[in-house]
Amino acid sequence: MPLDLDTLNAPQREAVLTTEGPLLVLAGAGSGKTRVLTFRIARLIEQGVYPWQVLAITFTNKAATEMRERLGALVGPSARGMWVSTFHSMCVRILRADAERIGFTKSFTIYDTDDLKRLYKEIMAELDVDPKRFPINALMNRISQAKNELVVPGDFEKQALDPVGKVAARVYARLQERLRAANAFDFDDLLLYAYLLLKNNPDVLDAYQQRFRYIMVDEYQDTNHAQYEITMLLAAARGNIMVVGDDDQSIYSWRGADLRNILEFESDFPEAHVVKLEQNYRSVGNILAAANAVIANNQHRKQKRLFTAAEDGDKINVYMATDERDEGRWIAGEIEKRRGEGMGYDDMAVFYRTNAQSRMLEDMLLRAGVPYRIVGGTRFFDRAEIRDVMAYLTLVINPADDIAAKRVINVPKRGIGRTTVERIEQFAREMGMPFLEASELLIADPEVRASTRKSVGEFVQLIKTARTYSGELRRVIEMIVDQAGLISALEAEGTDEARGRVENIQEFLGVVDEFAETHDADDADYAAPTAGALAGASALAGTGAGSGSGASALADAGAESAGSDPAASPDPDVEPVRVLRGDSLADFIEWVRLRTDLDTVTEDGHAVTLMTVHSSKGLEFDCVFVAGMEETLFPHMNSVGDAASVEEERRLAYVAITRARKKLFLTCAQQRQIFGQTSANPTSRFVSEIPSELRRTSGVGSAGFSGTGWEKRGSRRGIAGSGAEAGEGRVFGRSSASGSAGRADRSRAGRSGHGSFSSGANAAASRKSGAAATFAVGDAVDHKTFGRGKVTRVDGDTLHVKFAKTGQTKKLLKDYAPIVKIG
DNA sequence: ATCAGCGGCATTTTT
DNA sequence: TGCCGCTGAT
Repeated sequence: MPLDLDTLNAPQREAVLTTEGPLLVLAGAGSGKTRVLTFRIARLIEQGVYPWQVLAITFTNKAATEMRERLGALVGPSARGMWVSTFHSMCVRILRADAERIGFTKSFTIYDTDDLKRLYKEIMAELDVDPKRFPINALMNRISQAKNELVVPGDFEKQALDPVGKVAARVYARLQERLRAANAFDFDDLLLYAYLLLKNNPDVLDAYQQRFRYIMVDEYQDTNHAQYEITMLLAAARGNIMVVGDDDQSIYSWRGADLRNILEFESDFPEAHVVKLEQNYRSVGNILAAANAVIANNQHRKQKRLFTAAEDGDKINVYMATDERDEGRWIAGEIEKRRGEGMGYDDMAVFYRTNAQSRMLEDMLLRAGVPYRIVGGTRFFDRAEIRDVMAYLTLVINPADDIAAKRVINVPKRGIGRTTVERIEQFAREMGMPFLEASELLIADPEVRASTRKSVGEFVQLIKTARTYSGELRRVIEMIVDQAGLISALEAEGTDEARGRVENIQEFLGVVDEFAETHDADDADYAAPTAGALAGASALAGTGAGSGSGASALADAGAESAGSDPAASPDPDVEPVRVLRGDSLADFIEWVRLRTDLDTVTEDGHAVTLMTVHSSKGLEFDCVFVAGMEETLFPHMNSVGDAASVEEERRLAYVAITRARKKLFLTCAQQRQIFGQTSANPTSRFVSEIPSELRRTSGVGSAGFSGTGWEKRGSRRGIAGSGAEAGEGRVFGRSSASGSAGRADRSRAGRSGHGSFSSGANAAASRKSGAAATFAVGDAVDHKTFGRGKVTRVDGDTLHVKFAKTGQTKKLLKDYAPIVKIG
């Protein structure tokens, strides 16, 4: 299938055709950058470049998967063997290939934030660091920052002279020792050590430099220093480096992303070619104009102005709610209206600045019967039961992983208490051996109670036996879970919560299947050639390789031998090694570790998507609601006062606005509860920054306001028009029945096990009941806490419901109780 | 070994 | 206001 470059606009085409040398593509929101990237890669392949010579780096697994799919559609199976991955998974591969060079083994594991925190706690206890004076989060941030800046413990110690810095230096040094002993990396280490590996092993670096003839980095504005240096190393020999990004969409500086990387690309590469993609194909005119107007208030940015050929479309709709309850209810109502106009639920999304805001929105959508799904929040893989399973699996692969061992040695309860664990810990420290190994030796310690020794023995044996399992991955994992007794222990509990956890574990087994299916031989990825393998290849191709710019001998040899059928077979010179195998437990663990729920945002189910603005990056919807457009919330209070932070908040607002294709709704509440305190805040500056002729305001304080139901309370209070006035909020009495009933069971609902992983949609939410729910005697209802019941009597707004489980009849207010009509 | 109760805490989170 | 983690009592 020949590429049709005529479907691209001029700058897009220019970016696709500029394959040699450094290239900076400034791609505005919705300007078709993914299209450019895929076309460019496809063209390279068409020109005879081997897939394995192409390296494309994205920031999310989701983006990587998407790109791989689009490439597959464009060039077919020849995309195979290409490295399209995130920085982190690329680094895992690089480390996996040569782990021994830096004193790790290939079976290393990856610590996530939770594991890491446990490790920090242990270290701080060990070093006698007072967590009151030196908060763990502060230390973690500081050290993470150092790693992202490629500062190793020795250097850190020299430059950290403040009190916190000095403590951090000690913790950092010990942390790296402990991680090494556990044969583990944290997320930052993946970058740091990959960098060090490449930097200190010229032969390894050379192999990659020769291999990756063309390198592309997406979302370049979000790279941190470590990623920058790794990119520079890899690109140094060939010089064919393309970076794509948009400084206006940089929203992760607080995580170490360094905007300078993209702003200074041209000084890094004076000969760089620069292409600006400024035509937006996503949003209607008014939305784009609003976005342009808002972002124009930032001082530090590359000048650019997006334009569109699309019609103006509707005005931006701004709604001023009385409080967050009103806000949620109004959004629910508008969603139903759009629905009535024929728009699908999955074409709509609700964004918010902070996760805490999702509660009320959820509540209101649930009551209105609007199906929704939440992205982010508590991640599936972060659930305790899933982490337990993962810890067992990890331990089987990496017995040195002490955090995993300690996590599950007494899960399920085996009667191994703190005393025993501490004893083992101490023993392990004295002997300088892993916790699991020390556990095994404890069995012979006569000073320990026999029953305890027996329990420990069983635990150790369990892991040992599991190491011998082989066969189908799912069976292996089922065996481990079964032998560990995780499910049977939960079943014995007999509570709803325990049942939910069992469901989650079963769901997890479904994830195993998903992994196995998506990683069979056909989709195999090819590993990096190690220095050794490449040495052979270089020899074959002659020694001209590595001489800087342009095509090298190796690359030419590859291109030639590819001839008429470039991608039919893997390159003869480079031995392909499968990296992620669908039947490998180690590969499965790695896959899970580098995965987030974001990757699981499936298109399934007709549900409105709820997420933070951060999570929304890269997505688009016909209709977007942004809730909580108030000062102190958006921009967040921690950001006001610092110009740079406010600019980042503004970029965040820009991202939110530019997600919308056709309709954009911004809502703010005149007062809202934050941390239990009612407070009133002015409308967000970002709303005012949208020219007034582009927006239409409704709600409290607008002429057109006509509320119904309890929303009228807002107008009755006569606060109309005070939307722009900040000040001390007043606490209004609210019928206590409503306030607490809705809240008390929220927490339970969250982990009731309803939340199915694959759909992500709340089970209750997928049940439909009319937006303005009315109840009649005899209706079947489902209560979040009490379960199913039947309406026995209706007194105005009060329902009498008899619940099946308890047999009790409860009086509930129809507008406030967390109930949904069934059927 | 376990759990209730209390105090401190609380943006955003691609990996 | 609600959650989490630690503490101290059983």
